[in-house]
Amino acid sequence: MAVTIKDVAKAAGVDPSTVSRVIAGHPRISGKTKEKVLMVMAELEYHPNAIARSLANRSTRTIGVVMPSEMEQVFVNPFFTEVMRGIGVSAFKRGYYVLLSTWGGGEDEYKATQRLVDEKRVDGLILLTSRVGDKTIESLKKKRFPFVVVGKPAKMEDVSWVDNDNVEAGYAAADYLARQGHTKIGFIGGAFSYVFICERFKGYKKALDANGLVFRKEHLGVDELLEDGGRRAMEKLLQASDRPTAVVTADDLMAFGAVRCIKEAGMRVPEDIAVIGFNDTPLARYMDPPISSVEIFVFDLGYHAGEVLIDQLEGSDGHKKHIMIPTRLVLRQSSGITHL
Amino acid sequence: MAVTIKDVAKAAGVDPSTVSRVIAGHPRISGKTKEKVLMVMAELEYHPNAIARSLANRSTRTIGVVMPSEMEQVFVNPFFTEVMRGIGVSAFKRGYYVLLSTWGGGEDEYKATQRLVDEKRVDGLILLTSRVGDKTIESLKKKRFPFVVVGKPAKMEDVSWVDNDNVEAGYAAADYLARQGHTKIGFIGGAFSYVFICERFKGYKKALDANGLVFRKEHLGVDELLEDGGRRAMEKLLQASDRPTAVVTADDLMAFGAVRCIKEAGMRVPEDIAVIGFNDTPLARYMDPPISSVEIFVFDLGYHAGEVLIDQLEGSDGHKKHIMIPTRLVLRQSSGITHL
DNA sequence: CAGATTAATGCAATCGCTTGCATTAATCTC
DNA sequence: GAGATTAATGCAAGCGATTGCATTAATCTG
Repeated sequence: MAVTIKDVAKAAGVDPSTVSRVIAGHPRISGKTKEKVLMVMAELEYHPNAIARSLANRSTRTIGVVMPSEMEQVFVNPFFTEVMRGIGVSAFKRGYYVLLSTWGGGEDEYKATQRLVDEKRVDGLILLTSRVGDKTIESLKKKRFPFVVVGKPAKMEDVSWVDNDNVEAGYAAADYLARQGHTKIGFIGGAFSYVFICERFKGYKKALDANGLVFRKEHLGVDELLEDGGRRAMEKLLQASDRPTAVVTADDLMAFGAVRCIKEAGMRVPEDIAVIGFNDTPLARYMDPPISSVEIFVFDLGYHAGEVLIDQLEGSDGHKKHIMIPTRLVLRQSSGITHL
Repeated sequence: MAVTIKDVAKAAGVDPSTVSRVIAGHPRISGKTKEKVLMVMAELEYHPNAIARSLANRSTRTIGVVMPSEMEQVFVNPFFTEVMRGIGVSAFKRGYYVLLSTWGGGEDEYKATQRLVDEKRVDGLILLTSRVGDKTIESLKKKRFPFVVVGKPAKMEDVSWVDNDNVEAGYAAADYLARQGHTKIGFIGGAFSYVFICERFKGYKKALDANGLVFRKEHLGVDELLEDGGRRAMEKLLQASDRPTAVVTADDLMAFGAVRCIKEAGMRVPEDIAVIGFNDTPLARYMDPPISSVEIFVFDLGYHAGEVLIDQLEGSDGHKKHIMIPTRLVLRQSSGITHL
């Protein structure tokens, strides 16, 4: 049996409560006993039992993350690792742990989350996969359970979230193309039920405005957020009466598809049509031509989500925080000649 | 305050212990009370407090995974996500959770692991980053704490592990090249302190033997497990008196570097030198030419690690299990024409 | 120096659940 | 139908910490 607080107390000739106070750094403890207790603790290699502490404290110092058991394509590989790493680092810095729960089989994400909350396994949650009209969010709000959403949810006002500055990013991409002289710039994206798609599109449109260009419906392609979707969407744009000379695609995979489509149509990237993707997937730099892309800082997304949540857990201030992580346009050949 | 077992007991007119037994599915409970208690539980939306249970049970139903805060390159992105997903799914299936702990700052992996164990936060551990002469493993063994290693550790007999069949994989790659008619096959890999490098090399050598070829030291290149390392190693091989016409590289990144080097030297892949990589990185298919690679099933690695650990936690049988996950050679252009 | 503060520690209840043992009620057995 | 089994439940003591309150010892104060 492992050594408990009682063993330490006995060995040090004090009461367990005294040991507990020493651990907690309680002020009213004499230097002498404190030293003695610390000695004994070290000697016996005592480590407080986290479970017992949690029970007494009503706090687990653990934050929960729910991960889908089947990875959808949207929830792409490197993304997950990097957010987790970000969350992990911020949690570690503040002395927290991360509990990962999976769902699948008969259980959905909502239930998996509830379980974590109802069983009191975690002090707070970070949500990675929020969608429009998410009932998980509604339920957590009702229970007044602390949580932070990565990726701005649809109803956002009274919820803490951390997100990329997607509007700004969409703006930057389209604006760059406009400044290169393009006047017909298309946009290719996934379903507008994804908040990030809406926002990237919004930024794109804003950039058109700012550059005195008009948005044309035939220059908008919506399809699956995959390579094939990008190809199909591009096919559609090519059939436009006045086809664009540049496109912003809301995802790198779609950009790859678009490039393939353009090449198959006998045209060249960027000479005939310039392309800018999104997320700066590792693949982007290796494509032919290398794809320009908006880099998003996924690690920071996770890191700040952790920070915000823990602040919320520890601080008293109840109002919700919103954090925007800036993005960075990485220029490669697909968007045309760059002149540094 | 949340509803506790006492509330349920009171509402159902029984003792808390009875409620507890109902939950545990204890046999000696009359059908009537059982039903009654279950009703009340549902009505009050009672969920047993996991922490309190853990304390009473001495079991957290949680398995720990320690993740480095700075990703080294070896510990590549998609790998992590996939193992975690595998671990998550097996844990979920058996009603377990996964606790993720990070280290960094002043703390090393060893300490982070100890903390998890000493504080009794987890019932068992899965180790992802074992190295030769790992003191974490030694310590866990001494404490008789249940754990499973992903990737065969150096001292392997009395430890449970799950690993790719790296010998077989190295064999398959080299054997394929030999059967294509190559007689001078090189090997490029990272430091031999990585067990998986040793094994892939061992398999490679076995294949040479089996095909009546001799291994030549100048055909072995050891360097950093990165693209640059691959390039440098390849440069060295090109200077060999009798340079190879094919190489097996123990990692895709190195393969990329090798290909680049070959092209820069004015030769073609696979016509002048055929290349096979390892891990089937998503990038591999997009390279020019697309790289043949040995696919490893990372999800399964994680999944089986979880299974083995949980078996160990629940079963009585104390002996260690070893599981080999088969690999698959994915042929693309870099290894020469394939004739299906 | 007696009474009042204050500092340092111990006592015991509590967190929510589990479980061995005791108790009572129900069912056998001859 | 009385004593022996057995089934169903309650009692109370943990699990390993924390913490409000009580207590004792030490230090002030005038």
